[in-house]
Amino acid sequence: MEHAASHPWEVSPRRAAAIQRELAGRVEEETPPGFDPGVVAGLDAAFPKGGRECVAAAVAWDVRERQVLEERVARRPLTFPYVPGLLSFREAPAVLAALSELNTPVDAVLCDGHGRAHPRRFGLACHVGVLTGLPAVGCAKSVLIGAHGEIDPSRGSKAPLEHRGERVGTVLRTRDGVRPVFVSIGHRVDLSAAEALVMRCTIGFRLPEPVRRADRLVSRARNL
DNA sequence: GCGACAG
DNA sequence: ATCTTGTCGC
Repeated sequence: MEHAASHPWEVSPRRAAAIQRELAGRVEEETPPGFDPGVVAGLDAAFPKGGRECVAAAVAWDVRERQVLEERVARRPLTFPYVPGLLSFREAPAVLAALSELNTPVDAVLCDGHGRAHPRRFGLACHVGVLTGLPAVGCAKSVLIGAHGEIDPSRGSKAPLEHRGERVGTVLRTRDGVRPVFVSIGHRVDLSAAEALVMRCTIGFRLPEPVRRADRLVSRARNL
């Protein structure tokens, strides 16, 4: 086994950015041969008032049967402030804990946030992917960096998300007439596979079901 | 210097 | 993300 990626979480914003630049080189943008995820873990986090902890949820979703297989919630103390571009240092500890508590083997993870569509090309989805070694996809609800053209109002319409001359993701309409989501590579998937996974997991709402379920679960757990 | 800024 | 009531639209 190679050097397992591991690093401290209680660091300065400056150090955190340095860690991201180092780990960005470990992101793999190739899809494994025969990649066809049957079980996807949706991940999300929330913050109980008081600002002392982060609550995260991991929901194992059966893509073909369209049903929840398992749900887990984990809590971790907040040790990092919210700084655009450094979101993973705030949420990843709890998110990784919830994910590790799933007994159901997952083929990929779907994160509520960006992957490569990040200033240092290492958003939350990349961080979770590199540290777990699992294929990971970023699905954010708004832009962090980059620009894009307009897209048709029908489900499936899409446009490239570009930043500094690079293709960093795809703006994807998951529902007719509803604001699009921003998909990007997290780890071990190419952009096409990332887009396909988001579409396959999106049923009747804007967000892919695994993430939507994790969102709902974590919101409920937040007030307890 | 000004504006933007995942969750 | 979180704080919050009613309200416009399908």
